[in-house]
Amino acid sequence: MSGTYNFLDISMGKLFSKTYMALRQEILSGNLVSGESLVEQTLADRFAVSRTPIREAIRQLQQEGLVEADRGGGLRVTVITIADAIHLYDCRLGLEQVAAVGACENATPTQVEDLQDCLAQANLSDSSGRNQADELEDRLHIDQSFHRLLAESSGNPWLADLLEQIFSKMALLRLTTTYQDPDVLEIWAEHERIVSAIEQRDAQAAATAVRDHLVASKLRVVEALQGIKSDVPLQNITPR
Amino acid sequence: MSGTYNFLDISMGKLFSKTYMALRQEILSGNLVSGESLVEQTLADRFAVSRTPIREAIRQLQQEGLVEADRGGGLRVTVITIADAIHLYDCRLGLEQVAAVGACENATPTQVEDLQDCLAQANLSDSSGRNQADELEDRLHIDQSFHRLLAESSGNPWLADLLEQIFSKMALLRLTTTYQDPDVLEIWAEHERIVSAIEQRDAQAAATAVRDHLVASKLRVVEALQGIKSDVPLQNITPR
DNA sequence: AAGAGACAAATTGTATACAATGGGCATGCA
DNA sequence: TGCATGCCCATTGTATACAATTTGTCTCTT
Repeated sequence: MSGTYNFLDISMGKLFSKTYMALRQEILSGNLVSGESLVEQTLADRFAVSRTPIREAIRQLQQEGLVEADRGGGLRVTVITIADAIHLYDCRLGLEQVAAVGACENATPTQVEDLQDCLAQANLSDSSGRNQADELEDRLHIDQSFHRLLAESSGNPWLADLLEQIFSKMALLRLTTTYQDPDVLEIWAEHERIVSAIEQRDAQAAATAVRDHLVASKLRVVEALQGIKSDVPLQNITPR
Repeated sequence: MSGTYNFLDISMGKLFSKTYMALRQEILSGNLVSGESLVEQTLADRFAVSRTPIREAIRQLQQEGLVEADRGGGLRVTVITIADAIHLYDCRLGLEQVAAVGACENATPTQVEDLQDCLAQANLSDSSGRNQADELEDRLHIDQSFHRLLAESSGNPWLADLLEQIFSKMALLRLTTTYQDPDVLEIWAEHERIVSAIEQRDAQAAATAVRDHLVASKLRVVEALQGIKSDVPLQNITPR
């Protein structure tokens, strides 16, 4: 580096922070495949920084669960299994019900609007007849936004934080499998039920709606995954 | 360091890992007070290592939530407020119900025994008429063990991980406040209800028992805290 | 006396050099 | 030929030097 700045150096943040975000993006976008081993010097060369910020970024990602220790001291992109998917859904089940209850109590009008916008966007993305892969990508993104908004609406920052950790791992899962998301219409209907309950500030209904949604969602995903192959680590299914 | 090993250097782990544990212990034991600012070089001197492992340990603790950014790039031991305590209890409420249900399905006989041992230990520590502060310390420890065991019994590693994060922050809260834990007998009765439900593999009852316990527990803590002072960051209450 | 500006000290961020560890490969022996 | 052993290289862990940033204070000006 020595004085001359990286061409990507737009924001004035610290290098390790930008490296962290860049690395995270590479993992979550699939550029770094699940199971791929991470070598500090290689990454340092790629991002044109020294190993120091790389190390800090990797440690962060490790604690976040996107990077895990390989046997032998090495590190690799986390590999998510079907069992993990089930476990993560169970965690979501617990936390998002709390989020829904919290949202009924604490969601601001703006946040309720944002949730409604999410629903509208979902309906919109349906009609636009583009590339099917793009559409899928869009839907996944909207779904994530919805659940993120729900978490934030609870007004409980720790809750949002914990859910964020779960979401990022679930995003990894989607990358390694690219299973079809069946019954998209059902998903939206379920989302609408949730928003509706929050609008009416009916905590009981909201919690139930979230529970139903996630139970159904978990079932759909597990079925889709077992349709691929059952009881086997996912990295063995789609190596690339 | 230069060859001469630290007196505490029993395990052969990496320095940053030991530094992490040592630092964590210092925070959780109250040696490093909540709100205290952390200076890398100072800590490096204290542990007789360079800044490098200190930095990694601190980052780990930061992500864990025991250390937070001060305004101005500095770092300090996290300050927990009453609002945080409530939020953390809500998170526990969601997660531990899931844990209870999971425990009913997956707890091994050994784990059930361990839970029962916890109850027994609790009754035991009551009769031993030692220093009151020591007794309190013991009870807190047993309580933590109980909930940790419950989390592990679920067989869901992510769940246990998320709960562990919450527990460490709650431990911080206890340090800064040292509120009385009222109605200890009630707590044990509630714990017994939980274990009993798990023994009988009654998921519904277990979830309810956990919910009741945590709702009551939250109420007790909040009342105890508001008895001290309400709606004010806790560091302003008991500076030391 | 109050405020702005600049200098100094403290602290964090980054790079790099060096040490230690572990795994793979080649070689030698049975 | 198969296995064991030892060396070498790849990689991570630690220390330290240096750069950048921030904070606090001192002074100078109005």
